[in-house]
Amino acid sequence: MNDLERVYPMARQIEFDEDEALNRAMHAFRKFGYAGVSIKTLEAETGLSSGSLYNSFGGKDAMFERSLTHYNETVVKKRISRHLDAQRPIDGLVSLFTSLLEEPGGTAFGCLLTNSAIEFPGVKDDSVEIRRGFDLFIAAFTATLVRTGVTSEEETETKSLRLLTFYQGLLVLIRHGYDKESLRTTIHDEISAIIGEDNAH
Amino acid sequence: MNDLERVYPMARQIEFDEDEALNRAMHAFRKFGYAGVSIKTLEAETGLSSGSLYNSFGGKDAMFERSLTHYNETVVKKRISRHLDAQRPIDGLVSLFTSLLEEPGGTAFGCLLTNSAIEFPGVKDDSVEIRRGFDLFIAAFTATLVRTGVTSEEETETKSLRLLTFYQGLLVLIRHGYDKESLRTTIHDEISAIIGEDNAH
DNA sequence: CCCTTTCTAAATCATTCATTCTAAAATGCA
DNA sequence: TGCATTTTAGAATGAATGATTTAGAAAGGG
Repeated sequence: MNDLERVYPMARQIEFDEDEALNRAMHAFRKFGYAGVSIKTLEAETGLSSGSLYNSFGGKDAMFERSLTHYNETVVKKRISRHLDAQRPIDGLVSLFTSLLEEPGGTAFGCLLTNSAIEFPGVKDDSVEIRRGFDLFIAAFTATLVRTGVTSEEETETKSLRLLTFYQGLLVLIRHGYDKESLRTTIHDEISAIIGEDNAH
Repeated sequence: MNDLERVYPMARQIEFDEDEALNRAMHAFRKFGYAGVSIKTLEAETGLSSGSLYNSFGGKDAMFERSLTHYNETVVKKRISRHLDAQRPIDGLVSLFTSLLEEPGGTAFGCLLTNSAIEFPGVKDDSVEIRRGFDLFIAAFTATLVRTGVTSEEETETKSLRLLTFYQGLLVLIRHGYDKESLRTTIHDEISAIIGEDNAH
């Protein structure tokens, strides 16, 4: 039996939780942006050494791409279902939007989609995943608007995009540190306008 | 007469237009962000050498700060007055917002306020100038809403902030490369909703 | 004991950074 | 023309930082 055919025993096993490491890396990218994060930053934020990071993920670019996907799969989807699944449509939308104001490090973290859309303009490789995130919101908004029953199908599309646009604008102003109480009022007004407004044009 | 008292003739004069150089630097910051711009970038974009840049402006930080101010004083104020001064309020708002879709390098340039708010979260030195820019929009929106006569003073404040939020969201989606026709429809809907909606709550 | 994989931390090695400096060119009055 | 001054181009600086690789020790299970 030669070496190529032999089956060797399992070797040393990974000592950390890869998902938790990815989560921490993702938060670093949210806070500092892609360019603002170095391998040294990732070592500090994950508690791992560069060797382990390269071994598990392959490098900075790969970690960023996986962070984007991870953001969509965990943060975005969870936020959407937590707020929009159970409540009445209008309450769900209001709590989804206002919850942005209550994030502890509201200004420090930030939406990885918003921040990346700004940092990587136009059509780049990562744009596909950013777009996927936007589409998750659009789909959720559309479903929620349909549930209200008060909107025509044609208007549902543009209203979803209005909600996404407003949502992205909120994230910009929150990251800047804009006054939260003013934004809270604004959220209520905007959502009632979209849900409750007259449909006849 | 000793050297200290002597008045010497004018020496060599600057060969370039400082305002134009600042303008080009500003565009570089809009495109690439503060971190994405190096002295080498500024040399390339302005056509000047590092020596001239340091001589005229002092350095990268100073150029960025002056770019922010310059952006507010020229780009923002001009945009506001071009669109909102002459036209009927609703038409002015629509043309202000839709003009964002028609910028030639729509995705390449971008709003220096939006981009900087994302790049420098929270309260930093430059935040003051960013905030000044936001306030210019708020003031202009407020004045425009007042001109419509259909809004109560109390609601004018929150409606202006709704407009600013929507405006910032638009800039995020445009920088990402979102479909322009969808956004155009969205703009019309949003503005008619804010201007024309029922005031009774 | 063997082979494999993980881990840490140092090593690599190039690149890039903002800034300073040098020397030549321009300026305009004495 | 000479002189004090400023601008200019671009080389020089020299530290810092970049991502990635690697060497060698540790772990794991047959």
